[in-house]
Amino acid sequence: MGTEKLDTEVRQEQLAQAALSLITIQGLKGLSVARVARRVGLVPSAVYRHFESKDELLDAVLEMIRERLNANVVLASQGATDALQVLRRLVMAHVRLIRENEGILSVVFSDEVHNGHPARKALVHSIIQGYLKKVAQIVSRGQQQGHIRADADPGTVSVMFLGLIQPAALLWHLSGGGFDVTRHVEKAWDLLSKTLKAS
Amino acid sequence: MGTEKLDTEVRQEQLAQAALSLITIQGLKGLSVARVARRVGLVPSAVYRHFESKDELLDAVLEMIRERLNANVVLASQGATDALQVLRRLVMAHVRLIRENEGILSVVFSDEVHNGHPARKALVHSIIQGYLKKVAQIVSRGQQQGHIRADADPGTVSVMFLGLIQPAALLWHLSGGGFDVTRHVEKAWDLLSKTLKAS
DNA sequence: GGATCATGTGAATAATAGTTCACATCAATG
DNA sequence: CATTGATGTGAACTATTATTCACATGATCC
Repeated sequence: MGTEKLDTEVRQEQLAQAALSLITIQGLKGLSVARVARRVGLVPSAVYRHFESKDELLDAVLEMIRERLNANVVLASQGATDALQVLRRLVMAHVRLIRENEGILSVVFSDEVHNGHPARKALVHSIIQGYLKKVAQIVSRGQQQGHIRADADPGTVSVMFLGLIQPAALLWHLSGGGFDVTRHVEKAWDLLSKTLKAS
Repeated sequence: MGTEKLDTEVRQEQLAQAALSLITIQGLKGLSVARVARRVGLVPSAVYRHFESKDELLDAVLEMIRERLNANVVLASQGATDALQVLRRLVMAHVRLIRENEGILSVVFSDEVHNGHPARKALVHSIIQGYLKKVAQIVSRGQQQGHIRADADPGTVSVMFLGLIQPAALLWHLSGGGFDVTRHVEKAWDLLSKTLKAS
């Protein structure tokens, strides 16, 4: 057939992207090598020219997720003044990211991660840890600036930060889009930031 | 073989319990009819005497989860005085429940729920909605008693309540037990309850 | 104690999916 | 222009698993 031959780096990128899209649409269970292949105009066996196994493909997807999370932190920090403002911007960017890629939650909570190769579990752990660390740093900076109360543990706040979004995303997902994540996160953030504000 | 014959209600209970245990140990992906059967000393085909399908078995597991969540609410409310105290007790009971049954999170976030039969998705939605509603009622009661500030939306607080635990449970899971959920939830609750307390 | 019906068994079935392999093809290299 | 190596193809293989069915068995009711 008239299928173009592309360098393996390009294909890897394509395949990882196609995999994440597929997960977003069909869930991780719907992620099959065959479907991913078809999505980029290839035949199933061709995938194995670019990845050793399906597992390796999934790892590539995880790396994509890490990059997008980190990109959000950079974006939210640009032109930053108040740490609380940065956090607010970040929480909203996070909501957008999750909404546009429901697959992320599917992967993070999946069996493939929690009961698959220990290495993959460790990878996801490091991704989330890395993200939380950056959030905690923002909190620390806010404390040094005097915008955030000093007796709040940055680590605890960073986990609470995730907690603003996670259950809301779950409800949004379960309700088929009926739950208003943005509205919830705004209200929840208002409440939380009241506590965080230095008095 | 010398396998005892038991009434279908007993078997259903046994099988659902065995299924939840299996999910806790191996994840939802590791839940096969064969394994569940072996766990109660039966042969795979025998399961179909008590459940129409694997799907129906999963639904039975979900009902178990609902009952345990509701039991926690009753327990935490017993001998209640301050609503904030009730919520604190409930959050701790919830942590214990999740820690002892990691399978609950596996199921709630699974593809089988999110991309399976719409009816199952609706069931999970109703379970969580029901739980949140009860939490919100506790908050409302606290506002009437004057223990909780009046300008906090009970619905928002109930979702935040879940948010205290969910990401912590995820980290605990990912770290293989290294993350101290109880400690985090205590600190996070302290922070949140400062905001909630009526001034 | 014998009939009966729910419960348990073992074998067979069908579908799905990851993976392998022998072969084809195209682009770059010398 | 011929060679070579990377990329793509199609068919086959294997393993897993939910499900069905004909048959066995044991408890219960008359």
